[in-house]
Amino acid sequence: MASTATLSLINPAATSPVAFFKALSEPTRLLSLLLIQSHGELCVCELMRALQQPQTKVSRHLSHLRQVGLLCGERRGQWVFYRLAALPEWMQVVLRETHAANPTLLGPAIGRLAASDRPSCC
Amino acid sequence: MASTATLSLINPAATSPVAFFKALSEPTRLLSLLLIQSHGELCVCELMRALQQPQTKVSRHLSHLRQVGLLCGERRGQWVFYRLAALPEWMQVVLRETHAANPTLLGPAIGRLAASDRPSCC
DNA sequence: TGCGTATATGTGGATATCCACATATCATAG
DNA sequence: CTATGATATGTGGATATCCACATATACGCA
Repeated sequence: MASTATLSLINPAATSPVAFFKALSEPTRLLSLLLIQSHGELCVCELMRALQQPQTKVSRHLSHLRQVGLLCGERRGQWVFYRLAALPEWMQVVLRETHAANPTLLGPAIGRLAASDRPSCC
Repeated sequence: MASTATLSLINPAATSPVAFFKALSEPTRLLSLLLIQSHGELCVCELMRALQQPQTKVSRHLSHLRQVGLLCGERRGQWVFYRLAALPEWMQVVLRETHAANPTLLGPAIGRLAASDRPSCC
């Protein structure tokens, strides 16, 4: 217990700007990142519902984001929860600005997240 | 004269966040944008020298950036000068943050720009 | 009109990306 | 141990991206 220590706090994403932007250049990935940033933590099934995308698609894009160092996932029982890795300030700024300036981008997804029956799942 | 009026001041880039990030996800395009942002205006041959990339490559990527609404080019005599289009604030913030947080990205290119014999060309 | 420089575009091929479908892994309940 | 739900991964094919090479266009000048 108390071992929920997250590695990754050291050595923030060594991701290059180009790789970072490439990660943001696909709708499922961008929306996943923004949703996770604004909710702190989300599991795959929540993202599936929020984005209305098939499981393999969501999972694969999350894998990609983890490999690039933007997300880290933690298995908790049956579920895997994803949250932002320790990103350099400027990357966080980019995500926040994108979110703030494009409310309609996330609107529907956030609505579906809120509307989802939490107790029924994760 | 005094007709240098730039269209594009109205209706800032209708570019979606995803398209914007896709534009930034390629080295030549990202560096071109950042260089142009920090220099106000650059012609193709200056970018070629700064980035040390072949003409057709630079030109094609600039075309792409213009079609996506991020750049506008103005022919002036023999040369075509590119500058940033009227971008929404958040896009400008993204570019500035990227530049500020990644000095080594642009360093060499800026050096080559400064070192280039201006009078000999554009 | 003809030349040289600057820039743009057509094209084919190599490679990367994305998706859907099938299947594997992992955890938990019975 | 078996079944079920959650998540991950293998795979082939459709499509997109990027490049190099050749070629076209535009401009200025003799």
